[in-house]
Amino acid sequence: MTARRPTRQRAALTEMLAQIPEFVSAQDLHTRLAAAGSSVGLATVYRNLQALADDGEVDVLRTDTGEALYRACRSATHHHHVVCRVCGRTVEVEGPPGLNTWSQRVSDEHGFREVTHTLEVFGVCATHPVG
Amino acid sequence: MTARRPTRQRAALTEMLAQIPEFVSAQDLHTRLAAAGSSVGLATVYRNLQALADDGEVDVLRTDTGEALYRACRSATHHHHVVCRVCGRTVEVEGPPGLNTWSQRVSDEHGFREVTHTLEVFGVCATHPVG
DNA sequence: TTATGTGCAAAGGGTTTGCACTCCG
DNA sequence: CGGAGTGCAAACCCTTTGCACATAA
Repeated sequence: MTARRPTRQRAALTEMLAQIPEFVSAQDLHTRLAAAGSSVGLATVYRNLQALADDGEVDVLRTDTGEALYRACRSATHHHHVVCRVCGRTVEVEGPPGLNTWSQRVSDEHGFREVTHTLEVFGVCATHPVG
Repeated sequence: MTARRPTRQRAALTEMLAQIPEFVSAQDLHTRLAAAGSSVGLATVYRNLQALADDGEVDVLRTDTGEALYRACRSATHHHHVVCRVCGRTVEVEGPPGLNTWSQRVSDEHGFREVTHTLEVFGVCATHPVG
């Protein structure tokens, strides 16, 4: 475990992150910080987000375009998300019953160990008009 | 549905793809094609892979670094993967029962439409010694 | 002929890195 | 003071796009 040193930037970043309910991109976070008057270099945002992710203090999510989204962890328990692909609004949901059992079983069947899984749902939320 | 026209490049690409058991990146595919003497422009590789993905003829997968990996579909039905995080070896598996129903339900409950989902399992396959 | 496909090179977007500077300890 | 942290800009990487040329129908 690396000893992190407290800085204004890190504080601003984690504070901001704590106030944002949805997943946001690094760029987005950078913009919000600037708007809030506590400007932080973009590189620093990336570096800190990465550090926080390494320490398990933020959730990381990849959109289907490969962009990374971050959010301060809400619940400690394992959960999944329904993500709006237009605005990024995210709802936390429980996985389908038997998901863990299933992933364990299919892994066992093929000799895989140290198993994890990712399950995300993408859609368009109600605030957007039907195209 | 767009009518695709048969070309040497497309043929070379799908043929190559059919011979590769694992997921490969577009760049990798481009290199292999060149090595095999049937060079295809990188942009063309990307365009064709995208077209094939749209038509559901190849599986697309995002690594945790955001890179897209492609592989010729083995089975026509919707399926998921168990991916070795050491060597990339992949096994195709059926999703847990009720997955579609579940994703539809949780999306409906929160007003999301045009729903898709991603579910991948990551582990370490049997060919690697226990760490 | 003509719309679709291709190649090249340039542009794009997200992310990382080199380097000098700052600031905590 | 010494080293972790920061800012800036350039570099990177994967991917997309503009445009002129080639090609299947």
